[in-house]
Amino acid sequence: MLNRVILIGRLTRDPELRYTPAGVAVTQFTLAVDRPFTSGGSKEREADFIPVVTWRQLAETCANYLRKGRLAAVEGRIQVRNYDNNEGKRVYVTEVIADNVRFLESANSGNREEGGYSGANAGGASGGSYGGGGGNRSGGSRGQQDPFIDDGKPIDISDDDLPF
Amino acid sequence: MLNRVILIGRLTRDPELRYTPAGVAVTQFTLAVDRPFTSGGSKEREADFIPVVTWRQLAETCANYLRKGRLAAVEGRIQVRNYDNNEGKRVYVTEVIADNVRFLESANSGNREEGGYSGANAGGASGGSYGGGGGNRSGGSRGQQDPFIDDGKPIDISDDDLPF
Amino acid sequence: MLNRVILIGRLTRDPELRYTPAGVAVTQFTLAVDRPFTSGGSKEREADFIPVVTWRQLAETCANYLRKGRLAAVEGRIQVRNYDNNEGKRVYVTEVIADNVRFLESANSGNREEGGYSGANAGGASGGSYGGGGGNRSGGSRGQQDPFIDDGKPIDISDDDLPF
Amino acid sequence: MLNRVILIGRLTRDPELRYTPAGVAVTQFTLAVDRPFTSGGSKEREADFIPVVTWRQLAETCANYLRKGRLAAVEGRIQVRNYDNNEGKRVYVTEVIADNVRFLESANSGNREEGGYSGANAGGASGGSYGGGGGNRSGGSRGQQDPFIDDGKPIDISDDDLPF
DNA sequence: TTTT
DNA sequence: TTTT
Repeated sequence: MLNRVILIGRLTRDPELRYTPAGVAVTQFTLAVDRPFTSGGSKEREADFIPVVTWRQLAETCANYLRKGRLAAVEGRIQVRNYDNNEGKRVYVTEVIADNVRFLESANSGNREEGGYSGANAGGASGGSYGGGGGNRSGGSRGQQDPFIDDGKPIDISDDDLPF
Repeated sequence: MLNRVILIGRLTRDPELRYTPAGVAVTQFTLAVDRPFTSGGSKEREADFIPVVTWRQLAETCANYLRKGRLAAVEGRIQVRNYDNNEGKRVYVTEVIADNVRFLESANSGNREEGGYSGANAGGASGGSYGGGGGNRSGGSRGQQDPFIDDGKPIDISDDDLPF
Repeated sequence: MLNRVILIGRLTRDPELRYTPAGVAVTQFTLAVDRPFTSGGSKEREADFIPVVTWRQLAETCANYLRKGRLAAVEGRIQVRNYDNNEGKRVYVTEVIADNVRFLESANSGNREEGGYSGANAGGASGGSYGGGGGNRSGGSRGQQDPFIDDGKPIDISDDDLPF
Repeated sequence: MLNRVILIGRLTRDPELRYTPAGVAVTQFTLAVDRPFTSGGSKEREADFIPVVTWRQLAETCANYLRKGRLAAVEGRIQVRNYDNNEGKRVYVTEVIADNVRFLESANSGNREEGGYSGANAGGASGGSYGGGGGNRSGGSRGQQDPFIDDGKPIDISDDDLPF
């Protein structure tokens, strides 16, 4: 195995910080990563929108310092999880689990004296995975929702699913 | 923008080679990439299954030399495309568009004199994109299928969608 | 083979643009890449200084847009070349041959409306190598200098050494 | 800062395991990484020889399982250290500090049932640095040797130089 | 010889 | 000083 991703792009929205029932911080955001050029000329779809997930301390830091529109570098690994939606259909979700995020613009962006370049690291964790894989986690029989779809309730993730 | 992925894993099946209406070769396969350790002990889901797409010459080479179970290294970029399924719902598909594939085992694997390590490169192309983004491509009104779902017909991809 | 490097850091000086005898552009600069933390507390040496080389169009673009202190992302491969110095001793030089450079700050840095994020690509070339390997190239008998040491003369690189 | 390297290549010799005075394991080896093609035809120099350093548990594992000629994937970061040689001249050494090594061939290579693909990870450490940088460390006045030049004695590295 |  |  080897699974390494490096992205530079801009956040499409403010990051979303949530907590697992056991209090583990999880932050999600989406990076818009411009494509090389799109040659042809068809102006549509010139970026990839890539969902990023961070855990624990890194999640807190990202929630504190990243905002919509900011430029960030992300290092991590691709993870594919799946869940059964409410029609009983299996849905696959691909995300980048980040263990290193660099903030390439400061809050008062453009003011170079005041920063413009800082970063945060997953302290020794080489990324995270939050289970997925239906059976083991969903004791019940109902179709399972994506635990990350925001319904106002805390995330439905057992702490056994956090492999760190 | 910067979007770089490197994976090492094994093919879950033989690669599938197809052609666009204009005769451009496209090969798809899925890599099973083992996760670091899965610590806890829960034996389930210890790999990520990551779809890979290659184009043109690299597609032909992959179709010729890769087989189910083989170990390969893949270098490329993440691409997220989407299409509307036949219920009119937008479906997102994440794939790695490879521009460099290394075959880490030869056909008669284990026989080191006869190979065991060869590779193929996208000759100058930095990956490929095959459109997606429903509306512009599908003149019609019917819900659009994933062009890669194999229905026996050639792939429904306009050559204008190939950005190289 | 697989050889991939991604760096983010600041230029320690303005980039240096030169030309081979045949007129191929080569630009060099050094990136100061801060290390993770340097834990202990010993304040000294908290960055790696990594030499970067770009060729052709990318070389021109880097020379035009990069300046001392600017933040840049570099993608490329490690290359080790060697030459015999004037005492007849072999010297090894390790550089990153870049095929993709992103400018993470615009000229009037911090003013996001005016830029702040642009990039340049090696058009199809996967980097370059400029020979090295003293003896074979230098017909003469004198100890050979590093062709990149600036002596006011054009670079001593045969065009046969440019593998693209 | 961001500093990431991924290499696949073959060991040019058996790895060398040594210990710092405080008993920290360090293993070094060189990877021969074949270059893309060398187009022109000039057969000389078709690989880069890249020094790799691993620390602690990963060092032990590499020393145990890697051998000359084996294929390995290495993930880490570039580090540039320097020391003053015995003529008082500063020498720069560039190495890849690995935090992840994958063994792409088993001992009895080619026999897939018996392995062929295993790996090892730096447990939470994001690489290591072993100081260098003369002055601060060497209280004395004599020109300082590269601590890795094998002279039969244990490595001359203070444990304060290990940032983990 | 180094950048913020 | 280099590997297949």
